[in-house]
Amino acid sequence: MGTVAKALDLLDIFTRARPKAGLSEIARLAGVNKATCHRLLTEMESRGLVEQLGRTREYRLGPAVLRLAYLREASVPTRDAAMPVLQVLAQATGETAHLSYLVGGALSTLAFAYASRHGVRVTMEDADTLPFHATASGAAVLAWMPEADAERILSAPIPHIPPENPPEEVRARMAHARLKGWARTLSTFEKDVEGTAVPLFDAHGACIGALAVAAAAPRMTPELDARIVAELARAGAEINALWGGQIPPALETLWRSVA
Amino acid sequence: MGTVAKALDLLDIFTRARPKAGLSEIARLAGVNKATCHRLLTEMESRGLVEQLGRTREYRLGPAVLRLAYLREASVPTRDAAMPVLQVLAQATGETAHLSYLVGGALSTLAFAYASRHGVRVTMEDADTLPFHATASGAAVLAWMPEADAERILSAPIPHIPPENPPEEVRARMAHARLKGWARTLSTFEKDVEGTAVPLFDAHGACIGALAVAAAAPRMTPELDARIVAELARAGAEINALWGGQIPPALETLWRSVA
DNA sequence: ATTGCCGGTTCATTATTTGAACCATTGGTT
DNA sequence: AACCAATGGTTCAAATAATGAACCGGCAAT
Repeated sequence: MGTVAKALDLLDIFTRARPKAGLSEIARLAGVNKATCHRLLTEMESRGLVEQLGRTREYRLGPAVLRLAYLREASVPTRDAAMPVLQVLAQATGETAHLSYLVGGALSTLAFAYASRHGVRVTMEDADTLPFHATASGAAVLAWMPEADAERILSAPIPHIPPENPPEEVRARMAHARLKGWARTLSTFEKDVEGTAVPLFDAHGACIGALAVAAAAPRMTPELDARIVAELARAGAEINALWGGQIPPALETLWRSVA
Repeated sequence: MGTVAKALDLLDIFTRARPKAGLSEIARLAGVNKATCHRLLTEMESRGLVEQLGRTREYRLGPAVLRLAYLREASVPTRDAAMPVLQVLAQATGETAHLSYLVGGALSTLAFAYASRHGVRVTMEDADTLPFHATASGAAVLAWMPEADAERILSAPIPHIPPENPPEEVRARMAHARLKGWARTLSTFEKDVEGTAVPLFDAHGACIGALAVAAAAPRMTPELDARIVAELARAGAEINALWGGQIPPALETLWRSVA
């Protein structure tokens, strides 16, 4: 692995739960020598990708990421384009809508929207990257990505092995997703949360993310369930259209049958 | 200069006007060997910082920058916090409000807002990084940053030397900004545009950006001019408060006197 | 067929990265 | 006040990765 990749990996240390970290902490978490870590961080700091806090000398993400995201959205309006659809989806289902994106082999949150209808809602704030094996989004993406890639992800060693999500269960979800056109989980990532997801694609038909609805299981009914699936199929098609994504023909017919 | 910095410099190739570029083009523009450029790009691509288009093999900014910006805004809500203030500023003045941020020695656009009042407005879309020597924002930032840093920027060789903005003129603007608390330009960056700007600071009192109003010169009046200065001082103080910025005492008294 | 440019690759040379050991400083404990 | 265990940061010989001229095959225009 090159030096640049190693430096960029340091950025993965920063999460919602840990927005800033000290030098030693970062080095430890990333498994890098402290001197190396320091050099890489100062080098990224010189370009504004991270910044150092004067008082505690901790590091956090820098202002350059805003500039880059701004440019990216200007040329490829991914988030801004999908946001209205996401909000409509949340309102139409009365539940939490969630959009995730495949970046560097991980599924990371791009945006989410809440419905105003219920006081009890599934909050997504803590999830910045989603585990493939415990979410409907993960299953949807795994099901529609190249078999080899999915296999590699499934067989990769997972830090925290979830006893309630054995590999055969994940594979069953993938099979379901391929058959139905949408993926489903119940109380896997969070207790009492029913997740439903559809895959999203790029212009070449490669799966690049997922659109999901996270619903409170206690208020689930067959009618709401059907509604969620239908709205997801509709919103999924819409976002794919906005992004210029190419939906596999097989999937498109599946979506048409539920919408 | 280290390898990481060199790789990150490649990202500066991408602008609003040039959102994507081919390998040779990037190497040429960045002054890097093509082989080196290719290696750096593929390494950044592996982490999603850039992505390659399948058809033309061109490169553009990748989805990872969205994730990073999302995290940054979650922990340091710079843009989201300032946005409402910016919109109020635009409405109150009837002109275009503009927020820029100092990142890696350059002044880059963070956000802008238009007033709905006039059909003729100053559009900022094309400006992604502002030249220090030709903008009010640049003068404001130069005037309130450490003297040594400002000197280094002023004496740096500028690619396109602007004949209408000689160094002595820029220095005069800086002196004005220090004296008054706000900077002013007229028809320097754009014809018939009057720019007015105030500096913004971080928690340690270091200047990190500028808030500006770009007004159409033809409709300028002494009243509107005074109003812009007053609104800028107010909005500047507000954004500094939201960001936890420390305004130099001398500047604070200046702002109070115009508000 | 020729030319010129493109994206991408090769590999001997070279320069950079690496990391154990080292400071200096800080904050808590005895 | 002495001690300890952290912290952030630095050093420098050894190891490794970056470098770039030259190259390849493909493509489009001439």
